Amino acid sequence: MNGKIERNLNAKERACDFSLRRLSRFIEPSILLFLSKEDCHGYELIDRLSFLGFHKEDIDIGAVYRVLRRLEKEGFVKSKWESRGGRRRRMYRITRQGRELLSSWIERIRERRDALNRFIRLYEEGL
Amino acid sequence: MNGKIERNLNAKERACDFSLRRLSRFIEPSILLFLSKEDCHGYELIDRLSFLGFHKEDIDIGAVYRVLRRLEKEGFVKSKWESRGGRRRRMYRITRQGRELLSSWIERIRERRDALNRFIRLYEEGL
DNA sequence: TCATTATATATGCTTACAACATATATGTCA
DNA sequence: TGACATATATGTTGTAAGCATATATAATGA
Repeated sequence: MNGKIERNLNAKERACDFSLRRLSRFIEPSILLFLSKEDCHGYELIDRLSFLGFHKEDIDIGAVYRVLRRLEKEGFVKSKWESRGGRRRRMYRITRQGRELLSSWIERIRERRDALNRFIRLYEEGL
Repeated sequence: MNGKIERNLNAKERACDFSLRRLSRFIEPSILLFLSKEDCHGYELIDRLSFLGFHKEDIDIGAVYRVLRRLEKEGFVKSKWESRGGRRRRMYRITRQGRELLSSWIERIRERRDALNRFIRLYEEGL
């Protein structure tokens, strides 16, 4: 209809192409992981990313919010506005599909970790 | 002078931004790793990528050659044409700077592997 | 001998998105 | 009252991922 090609995919199709695509996508599984433990708002998530070795100065704050909006559009999380002492913030909750997406991320992440270990081993062999 | 901004960086500046950039960059360290073991030409490298868990069908052949050309332009590898039974191929050799680049890649890859392990552990805690 | 496949090295094109900057609004504290 | 922290976004732009295509020779084999 309009020039833009429709690119929304469901969780299974989209999965989590860790293998050959950009790693900034890592904030996506991170967000899903934290949300799988408890509801959170964006700013809090940014803080928690440091648990995974991200340095706060390095985090693209904007990207976190953008990923959150996208995940919501795709149905992997949902949000509602909350007022806490006059300050409004958007609380996110993971959906069932979100948990499924997380679990396929985990598979990929294990594969990836194994690949990195192979890489390191191969390197050390040569020393 | 011309509109294009000069963006060539040396090994240290550029390092290997595994942390927040695209993973397709993984073919770069892979190439460096293989070349650190022995001289190789592009087509052979493509074969060897499968040792690291890449499926041959998934590899963007063109990307491999492009990375090789870029690495040479940046001084991390050098090449010369070789004729083997009439067939010409470009043999690549890693440079000292290339080995340095590889070793900083290794650092990043270890960090990354550790981050993935933390991620997996965090996930498993919640089960 | 002609077609096909494997070897071998590239370049062209399009579009998504990483990286960066900027906008906005309120609460807190000195 | 000015700065800083909290909180959530959007705008912009260059780059490169992902795909297709080009090219040339050697080997295979029907």
